Amino acid sequence: MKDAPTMNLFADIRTLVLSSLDAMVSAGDLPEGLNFDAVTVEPPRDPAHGDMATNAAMVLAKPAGMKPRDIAETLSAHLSEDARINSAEVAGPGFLNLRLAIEYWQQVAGAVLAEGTDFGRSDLGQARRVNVEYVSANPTGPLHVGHTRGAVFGDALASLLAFAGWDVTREYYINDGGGQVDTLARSVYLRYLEAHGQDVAFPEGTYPGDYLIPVGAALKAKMGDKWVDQPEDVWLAELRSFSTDAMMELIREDLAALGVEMDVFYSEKSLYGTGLIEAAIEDLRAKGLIYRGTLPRPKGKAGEDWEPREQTLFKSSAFGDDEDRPIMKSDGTWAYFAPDIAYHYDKVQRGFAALIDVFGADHGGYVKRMKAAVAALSENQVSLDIKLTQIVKLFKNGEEFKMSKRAGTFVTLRDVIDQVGPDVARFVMLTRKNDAMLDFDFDKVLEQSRENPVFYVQYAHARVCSVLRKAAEAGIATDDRTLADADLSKLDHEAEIALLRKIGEWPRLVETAARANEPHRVAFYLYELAGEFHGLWNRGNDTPTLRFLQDGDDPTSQAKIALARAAAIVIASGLGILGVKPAQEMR
RNA sequence: GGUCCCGUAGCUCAGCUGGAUAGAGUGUUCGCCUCCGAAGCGAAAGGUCGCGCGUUCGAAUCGCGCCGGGACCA
Repeated sequence: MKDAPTMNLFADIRTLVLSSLDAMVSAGDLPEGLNFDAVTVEPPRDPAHGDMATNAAMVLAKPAGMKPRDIAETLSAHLSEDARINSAEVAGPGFLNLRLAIEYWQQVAGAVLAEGTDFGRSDLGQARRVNVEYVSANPTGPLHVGHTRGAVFGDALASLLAFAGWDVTREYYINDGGGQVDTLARSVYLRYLEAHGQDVAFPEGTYPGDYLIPVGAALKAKMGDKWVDQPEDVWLAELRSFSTDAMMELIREDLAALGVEMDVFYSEKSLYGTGLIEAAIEDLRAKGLIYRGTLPRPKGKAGEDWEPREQTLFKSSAFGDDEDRPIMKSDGTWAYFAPDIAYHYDKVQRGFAALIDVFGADHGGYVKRMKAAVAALSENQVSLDIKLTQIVKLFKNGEEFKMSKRAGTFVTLRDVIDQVGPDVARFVMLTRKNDAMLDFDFDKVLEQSRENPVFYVQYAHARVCSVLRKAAEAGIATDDRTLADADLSKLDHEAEIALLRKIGEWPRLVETAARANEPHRVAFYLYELAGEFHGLWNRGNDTPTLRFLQDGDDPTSQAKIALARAAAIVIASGLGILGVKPAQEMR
């Protein structure tokens, strides 16, 4: 039991349950040919029920044609033979409640210290390649708060998947092919004229933001007065790429300030003129999914200006979309959907086993057609999961802060980071499920109280650091290798076991969070783990023997420090996935 | 009008892809610092999981239909 460090305690015990079931089949206590896939081993909701529970008897009762209790009792007898199992009691409708030997929990601390922040790493992804596309904001201005959430979510998801054994590519799709880039170029041109001393006005349909002033100045520095008072066809094409380059530089800086680093920036513009769009459409055409046709009249409203029109359509309805989608405009140019198809075609061609797109909730309408496109292009071989991030509501001084582009009151990613720092911004963005609205209160996120999960988790880590500092002052060796060899059998109080149990959940949590593509679960887990740690810490007030430092008893101190250190390692590991630096001390 | 998301304690939210008596924080009510690790801790009260059918050993979770809130499309 002591040697091989356990990667996942629950998977470990599940393996034991399965081998016991096999033994029952061999002994004739169960019929042959049963499927054990539905058998689970989980932490019970109520700790009074024991350490773990299995549903084996219940899910097998029907296919085996036996009573749950009969299966459970035989299984219990088998399991009890294992040294790790202290007791296996039948309960409720047929649960088998397992109590594990205390040594089994104690060795968790040793495993964490031996593996460090690799504890909990999983091979769930089996080194398969996954592409996570996120942010992908239009290159027309700085990132705002909404992008911040998408950036943090996508980045944490990517890290989580990497921790769970996937080979991850972080990717940003630059929408530099559409009309908004013309608008950007014209807006920059106005700033360029302004830099030459002209009075300029920003008409409807241009971007009046201040952030283009330096771009106009840079253009002046580069071009001099060559383009002043020249017609659009002289400068537009060149200014398009000049402007998007400038914006992407701005966006990269914003992302860097948040701690987000992309592997690939993929340009929409690069799809044109290379035949990739044509190739993607041809791929679909070869599958019989492109046709000339007329869409039905939109239901409900008596279409006022609607008239039937023949166009080139992708048969996305064959893959779950509500209706087929046009891929060409009436003037023969590609509809916006075509480059999107080509981009995902390219991702499929690049050999990813799984694709994930992180969009803002306002793009919810594209989900079905994109899934249809990937299903068609990859013949259902490549999965596409689309995660939508809901809007962020900002609060300041207790009042909602409404953003408006026209009023010039939109809050940028920079504003957020300047005020609360990247660590707080990142953690708070993950304190809600991605598809739930998020309230971001500038005052509350900086509060130092239990209400603020960022602080609460950081504080737990800082407390451990404080213990280590004090131990060092007292001359106790506290390096991880020494602690790993501490006599962990001294950790025998139920409050200490409770913390070990929570630490032991980490590998399982990583897998379930990765399976669901839900990094917020990491944040919630860390809050619970911190709570368990603070609880033990505070027990030290009333019960001095529960304090981490025991005067004059170094072996016991080391065992307790090992426990604290194990908690800190898992916290640091989890924060690392979220992209947050653990605090050494609170000030 | 259609599509997607949300509806769980007074409030803000979790709920581990179907499990046992549905959980945290906050708020409310009690208790805890002359000394020790109180930016905190313990305990209590608080729920028809929006409503109704259905699926099965078992539903907050899955399916269908309503009601209410939001986003997008038209």
